[in-house]
Amino acid sequence: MATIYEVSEAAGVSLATVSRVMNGNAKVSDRTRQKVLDAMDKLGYKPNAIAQSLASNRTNSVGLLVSELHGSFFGNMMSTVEQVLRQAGKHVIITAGHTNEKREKEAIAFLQSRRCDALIVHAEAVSDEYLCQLSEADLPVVVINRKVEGMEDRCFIVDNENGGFKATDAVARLGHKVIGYISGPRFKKDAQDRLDGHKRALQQAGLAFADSLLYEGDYHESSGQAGFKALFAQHPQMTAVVCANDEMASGAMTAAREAGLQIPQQMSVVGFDDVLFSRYLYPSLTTIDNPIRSMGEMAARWVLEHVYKKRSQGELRNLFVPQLIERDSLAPVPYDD
Amino acid sequence: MATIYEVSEAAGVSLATVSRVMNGNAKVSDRTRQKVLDAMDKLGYKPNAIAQSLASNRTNSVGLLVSELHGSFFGNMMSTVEQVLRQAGKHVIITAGHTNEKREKEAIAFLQSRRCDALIVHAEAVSDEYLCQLSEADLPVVVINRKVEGMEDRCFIVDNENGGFKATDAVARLGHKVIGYISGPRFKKDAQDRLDGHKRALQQAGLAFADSLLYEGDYHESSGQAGFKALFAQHPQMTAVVCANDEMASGAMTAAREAGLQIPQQMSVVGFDDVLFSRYLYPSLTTIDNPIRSMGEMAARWVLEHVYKKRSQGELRNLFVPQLIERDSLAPVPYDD
DNA sequence: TTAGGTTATGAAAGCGCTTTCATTTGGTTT
DNA sequence: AAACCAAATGAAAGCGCTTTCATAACCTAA
Repeated sequence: MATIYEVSEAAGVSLATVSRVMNGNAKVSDRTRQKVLDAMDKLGYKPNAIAQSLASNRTNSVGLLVSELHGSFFGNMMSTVEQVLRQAGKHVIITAGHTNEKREKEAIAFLQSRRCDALIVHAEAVSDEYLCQLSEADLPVVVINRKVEGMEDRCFIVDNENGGFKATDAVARLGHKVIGYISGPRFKKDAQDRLDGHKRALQQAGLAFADSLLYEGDYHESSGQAGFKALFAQHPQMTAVVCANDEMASGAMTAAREAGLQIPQQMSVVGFDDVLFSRYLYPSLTTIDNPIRSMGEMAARWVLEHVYKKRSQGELRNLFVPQLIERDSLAPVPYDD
Repeated sequence: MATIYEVSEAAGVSLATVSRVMNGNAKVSDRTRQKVLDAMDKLGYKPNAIAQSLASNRTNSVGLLVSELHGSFFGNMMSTVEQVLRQAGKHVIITAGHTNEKREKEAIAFLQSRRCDALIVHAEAVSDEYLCQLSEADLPVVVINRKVEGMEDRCFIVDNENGGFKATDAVARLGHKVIGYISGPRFKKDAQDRLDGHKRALQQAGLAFADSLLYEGDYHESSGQAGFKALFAQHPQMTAVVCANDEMASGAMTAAREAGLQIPQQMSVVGFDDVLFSRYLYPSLTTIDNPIRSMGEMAARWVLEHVYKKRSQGELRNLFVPQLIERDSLAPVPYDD
């Protein structure tokens, strides 16, 4: 593979000049430029990005930490971030943290060692302090889907409380009185926030919150199933169940059907996240959208503006308000006989 | 950020020695090693991977080209490849080609410029020749889900014909006689192969293939819906429909339901790929698994063995035979009245 | 023509490592 | 104690670029 030396020789100019035509950041006469360009493609020259990075202390790549490489949430996130950055000629290096402190730290260390110009992280296991320190060091860090004290302007989050409210509110408006709730793991902030929203909606509807109508799931389908069974066993008069994500909603739907209930006529179900398959469910799932694409876009744009000094159009927003996606899994409360 | 110079000074040894303890590829006395390690963590030293790569001409990272960053097919693929490689201490740099020749080439150029040690590609748009040339150059290339003449040993593929056969065979065994087929785009090799398998299964079952029972879709849900409508309009006696992927199967199910048909009692449906949501569908979809994880694993292991000379256990397989995943969308043909 | 000011170009010093080769150190053997 | 050999260490030359600083080339105005 040809190097800059060979190009400079073939073109009869110095290294510096070749470098200049590559980077276009300094004046080069048209004749010289042409000689260099000719030499380049005669030799099939491709700059060595590694060497460029070493010399310039710029890699033009930003690190992206996600929890998993699969799943529609992360798929959308990666997809959006990559799209925005590549349009600006920047590249993305993706790593997975698997919601595990050690692996998240390793992944970040890797990105650091690759000298990324910035980091976009969806970290669930490392502490706020760790993220703060990181961003106080040389390396700009932005955070998706998590609010970290002290770096609020670099956090892009969804208003989970509001989403939780909207989900339950939609159900309450249809007249439901006995509403089950299957939450995510309580130690997760988003699960807690969604639950808070649920409680606020209940209150507004004049309904009391009851512990026995709450089941703590783990965001996986099976716990939706288990949750529904548990709740329905205790409250056979329950007519609706609100789930803190779509996977659990799917599980709840399965369990409801197994209990011989018609959805939505006898049992209304709401999810959260609007993952891809929620519209494939039968009946298609009414849910709360999770504006992950918008968050990804903002994170990427923050990096472009602050790290690469490229101005983009439109304001940067940090907080996203999720919307209710109305589909077919909700119905008015059945008349009591 | 501390450099190797500072470490060497703090430890009172030469650069070379520090380098040796980092790489563990040469003997260093225990006392010296300890001094170096102490110095390293006193300074919080992290090696600069860029500089290492430049000097050693090894990046310890392999490039992965996928068509999209979202979707369960690619999610599983990325996930598996990353897992296998990271266990060996190698890293993955992921890029997206968007099934577009220009972008696939750009993505590959990027990976080349980052000096990846090898490439794992799922390329749909570039030509066989291009891939061949690439792999004949300095850079080892392996291919997933595509057979490229001249580099068969580096291609990891699924037997689509066999899968297509199994799907239709499962339906035919249940006594169905009028079987619709919604294919993928004919210009795609995999779509063609699946269709060939379908035809073979028909033939084996003593059924004639009819053009009017074939609808060419585009692998998206909407074309499954459109396809079903078109086929059913022409063949109201149709009792089963085989779809070349799960998305289209989902569309077909929706259309069938809209036509007032019960699935599977009045209409059997089969998909292909076993994407995540196929088990969330109602009824859950009988389908053909697409062993993408196995292919990803093999591709990664090929790289480990041939590029990094790490022997792994078990044979490398190039061809994967997909299996029928039996769920609830198939039923015996209803009795004629 | 010449001084003064631009603009284009080149020389060379890094960037932070790896790796080769030479040298030193230390342990054995006689 | 001398001679030898293996093991441990260091010096220094890259790896392929960028970037600073100095110089050369060219223009313009006087």
